[in-house]
Amino acid sequence: MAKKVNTFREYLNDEERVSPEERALIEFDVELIGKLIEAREAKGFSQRELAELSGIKQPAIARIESLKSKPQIDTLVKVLRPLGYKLTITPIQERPARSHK
Amino acid sequence: MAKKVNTFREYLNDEERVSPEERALIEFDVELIGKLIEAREAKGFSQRELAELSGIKQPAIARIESLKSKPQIDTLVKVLRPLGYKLTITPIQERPARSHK
DNA sequence: ACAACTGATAACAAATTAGTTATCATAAAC
DNA sequence: GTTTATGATAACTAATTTGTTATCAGTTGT
Repeated sequence: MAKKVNTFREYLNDEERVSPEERALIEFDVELIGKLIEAREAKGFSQRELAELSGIKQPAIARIESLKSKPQIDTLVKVLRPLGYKLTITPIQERPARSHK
Repeated sequence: MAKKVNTFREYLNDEERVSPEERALIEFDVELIGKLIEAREAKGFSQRELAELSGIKQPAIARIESLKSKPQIDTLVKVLRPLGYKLTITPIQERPARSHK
């Protein structure tokens, strides 16, 4: 019988449901899109206002923010621009090996 | 009669052909994808090798590197991972007002 | 109660991307 | 010269995203 999961986090950490590679991608998405949402709210923009400013329609923004679509980079760039942000390629910082006591 | 252009740069700076917004997007693409290409070559990977490592097919990588497609973010992330890079949202730094002498 | 605004979503068409397979011209290695 | 490897590309299918329009339930303010 399948394990019962109650939270998204539990679901994400269930290896039988989500492979490690998949989880890494999902976690990355959550972090990246989370930043987008925070930036929009920090500016006090509604999705409709951001749609006006970016040229990307409100339903598309809603789909992106709810992780229902994986946007194309130029779409993401257009949405980020009125928020004062851009996309950058940066090195993957190694997770510092936790020193055990 | 249409101006003759000889270089990509001339084309890009011709306001009658490329609007400022469009130019900004293109310049961004060139910079971003340029970094991807540099990273791949720095690792000494061929497109075929990177395809193996990333799970993205070689023709797709070629289309991305030649700016013939605007990849989806998860595609770009998958390609960047074996190169040791990731996508990040960063603030747009203001172009420092050039002090005139 | 009502109006106004919010994010989410349905439904469909149009556009775009990636997968797939094969091939090409070029350059390098032998 | 003949392999061998390279990036680019053609042609087609399948999958996905976005545009478009309309609407929904929930919240906030009056």
